[in-house]
Amino acid sequence: MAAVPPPGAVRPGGRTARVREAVLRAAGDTLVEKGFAGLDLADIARLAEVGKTTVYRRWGTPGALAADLLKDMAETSLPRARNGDVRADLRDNARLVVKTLTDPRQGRLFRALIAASLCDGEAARALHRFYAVRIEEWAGCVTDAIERGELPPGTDPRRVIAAVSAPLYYALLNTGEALDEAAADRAAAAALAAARAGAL
Amino acid sequence: MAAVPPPGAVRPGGRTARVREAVLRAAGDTLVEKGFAGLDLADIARLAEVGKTTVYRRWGTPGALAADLLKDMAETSLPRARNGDVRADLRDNARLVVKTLTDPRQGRLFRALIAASLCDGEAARALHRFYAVRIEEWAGCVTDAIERGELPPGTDPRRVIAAVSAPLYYALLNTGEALDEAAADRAAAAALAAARAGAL
DNA sequence: CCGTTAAGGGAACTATGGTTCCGATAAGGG
DNA sequence: CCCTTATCGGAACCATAGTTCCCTTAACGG
Repeated sequence: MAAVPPPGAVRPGGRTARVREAVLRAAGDTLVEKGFAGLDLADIARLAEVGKTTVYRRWGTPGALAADLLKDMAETSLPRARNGDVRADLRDNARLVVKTLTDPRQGRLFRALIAASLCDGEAARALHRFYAVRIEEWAGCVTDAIERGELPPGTDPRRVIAAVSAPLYYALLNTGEALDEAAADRAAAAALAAARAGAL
Repeated sequence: MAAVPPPGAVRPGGRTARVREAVLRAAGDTLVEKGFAGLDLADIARLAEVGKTTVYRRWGTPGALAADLLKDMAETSLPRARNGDVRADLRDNARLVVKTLTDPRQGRLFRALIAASLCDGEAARALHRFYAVRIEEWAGCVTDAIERGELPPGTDPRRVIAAVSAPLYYALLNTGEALDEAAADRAAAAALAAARAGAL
């Protein structure tokens, strides 16, 4: 069976690249403004000033488009803190998450992408990969802390980082509770306490 | 301004009630099978064997339909545990959440409803209310524990219950990590440790 | 029971998301 | 610099979600 390459893979430069860029920008803007339910491919084509056919051929569905956007986002990771102190590192991480989720653009974008991941398998895989990358970056804080003797050996670094974010996302998605700096500091403190007790 | 009652509110009995029941069942089935993106009102009407006009008139959008389903679900709350021991109570809660989220039907339904809440404001309010009700029911475990001296006074009961669920939903939605009994017990242990340390 | 009228539903209509076809353009190897 | 062909994109087309109109049915107050 001759493997048929997906459109855009053989000659990815020049015009093809420009089209992708324009489409991803339009998709991001639309997700921010109208959420995942408002992500219409015909609309995207108009907004990106690109042929409707092209968008349907290269992406096909809103879910695949969201997945591509996530792949793009996963490549730009922000560097972790290095305070030499877990408490401070975890607090910085929690505050960064809150800052991201409460930012008018980023917050809406993240929610829309989570919605996408719940509607489309490919988007789900891309989202999980995105968080895996983000968590991996910050896991270093915990690894260092274990080496410094601040946390018990055997602690799972990624689990600790996930424990910081978890209550913040739970507030965002499930309860609709407000996200502020106090919530961030509480999340960091709770994760730290759990880790110190050897529960993670 | 004469307050115009929403359709179905003046004569909610008999046929009207039967239609709502059939439509909500069809909506649930569809959400389980196809997710929120597949929730099409014309489809629902066919499946529920109800006039298409009726569905559009009474619910209007997929989001509103999901919201109505959530309101219906919020009314049936499952009773909390009463082991006389927080550790056991929180563990039972965590295991119940995992059991729900990994159940083929319930798990898909919950994910679809969260997706709905991210696409529609009304559904979002209904979902937040749903979780408020669920958390309130189990908060009693923590209140009792504080009275028994198992947890420090000043601990926020709802926050503790939320802390149990948070990492489980984070695994479900963000990382895609597997949810099993070990994950449940870990979540309960972490929340307990954080609460004991006075972080919640 | 009856009468009022809220609610349901069939059918025709409209708007638009998504597909198909095919010619135009330009990426990238030689 | 040229040639092959991957990719783009305009235009016509199709399917169907959502709307509108209006008649039928039955809830429920008296």
